[in-house]
Amino acid sequence: MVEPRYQRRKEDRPQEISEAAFEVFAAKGYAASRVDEVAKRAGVSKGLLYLYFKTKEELFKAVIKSVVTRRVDALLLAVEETELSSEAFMRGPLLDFMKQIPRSPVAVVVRLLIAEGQRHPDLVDYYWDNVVSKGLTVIARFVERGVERGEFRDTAVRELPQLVLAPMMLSMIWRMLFTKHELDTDKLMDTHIEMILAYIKA
Amino acid sequence: MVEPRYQRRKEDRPQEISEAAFEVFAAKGYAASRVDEVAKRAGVSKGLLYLYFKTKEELFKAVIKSVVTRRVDALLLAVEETELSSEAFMRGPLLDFMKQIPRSPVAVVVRLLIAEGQRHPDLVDYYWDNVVSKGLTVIARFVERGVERGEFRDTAVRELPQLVLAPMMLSMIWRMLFTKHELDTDKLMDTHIEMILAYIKA
DNA sequence: ATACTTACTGACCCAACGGTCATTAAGAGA
DNA sequence: TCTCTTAATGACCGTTGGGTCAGTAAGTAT
Repeated sequence: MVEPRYQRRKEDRPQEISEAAFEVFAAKGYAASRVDEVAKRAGVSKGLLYLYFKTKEELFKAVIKSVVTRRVDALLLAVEETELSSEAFMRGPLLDFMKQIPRSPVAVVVRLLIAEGQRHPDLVDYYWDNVVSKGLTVIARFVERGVERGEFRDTAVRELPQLVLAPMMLSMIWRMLFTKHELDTDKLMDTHIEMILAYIKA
Repeated sequence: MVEPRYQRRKEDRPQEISEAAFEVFAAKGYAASRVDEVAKRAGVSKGLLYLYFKTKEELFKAVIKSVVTRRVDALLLAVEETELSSEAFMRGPLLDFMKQIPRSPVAVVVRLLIAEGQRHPDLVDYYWDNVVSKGLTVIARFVERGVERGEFRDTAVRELPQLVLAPMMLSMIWRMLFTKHELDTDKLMDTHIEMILAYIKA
């Protein structure tokens, strides 16, 4: 009985290669990653990789997009469908969301974008359209609804949803760089939400 | 009269090369920057560059350090020497500082660190020791002083100075990535300081 | 003037890497 | 079982770019 040298698995290859690429890019950044290494980690020859992805750059873009696309719309739905009060929603689902993101692959994507964004403006656009813009809109709409319901005062937070997310960004950066100096990012965000609520509550 | 082909300026070269390198690294990131281009921009041959810097990596480190070292201690002094009330200091010098940083070369350094930090842990350590750690200590001490004077309540902000700086971080990232979608970062920080003060004022 | 030191140049080296393609063999269909 | 399609391989190629070093000439000392 002869072990076959490889199997043909046309369906699974792109996904497998993309996942391997994510790991390598995450560890080394785009420029320092080697296509050979991606192929090796995917258990595939370099030639095959180039059968599914035209260039290294296209592979990079595909990776970013696949990570982003998978996990965006959960929160967006939650806001629209929740029956919680605005305050309870902020303390609950929104806060949880903010705590999760810095630990998720999204953080890696953000790092890659910061590093390579200047050279891949179309990627930044994509990320803007599919993540940032959506997220900000949702938060803005959520705050507006609070105002309409008389739960919140009409403050600058209404037009600056970034205020809500700022400590999430800081936590992401912190975890990327200063792992050895630990920071209680959960408490950071707890306190921040507390502070915002105290500021905007009617 | 013969124009000399070059001048010997042993004293100035390292500085000039380092400045050129900063520009190139800022524009392209470390990996995508070419030593030849740095040399060209510094008006110098590649060989000379290698006379002053052993490797590209050493050049990178020297650049980061020179940018950082130059502009750190101003704020630190200001806190110790100010005669303003804690609230006035936050609304004044501290707020100004936070508004300036995202527009300064420090922002570039942060981007380079985020991009390359994993591969240069000693650089991250250096940045931690000389910038982040100092900055946080100063803010923490400042808040503590406010508490001691009875101007501030004793809140979590005391042990989480990151709370104060979070919107500054977000503004830095924003300016790096989303230049085309403008954000009023000054207003962002104004509002944030407003919010913190409302939260911690006695 | 002359001899000497050394800052500076730029042609060169070679390993590494992105990308190609002739060849192989897995697996489906008849 | 034979044929045919095409997924997959891996040796190979051209270029790029970090790093070197023999040679040159700017400046200095005598």
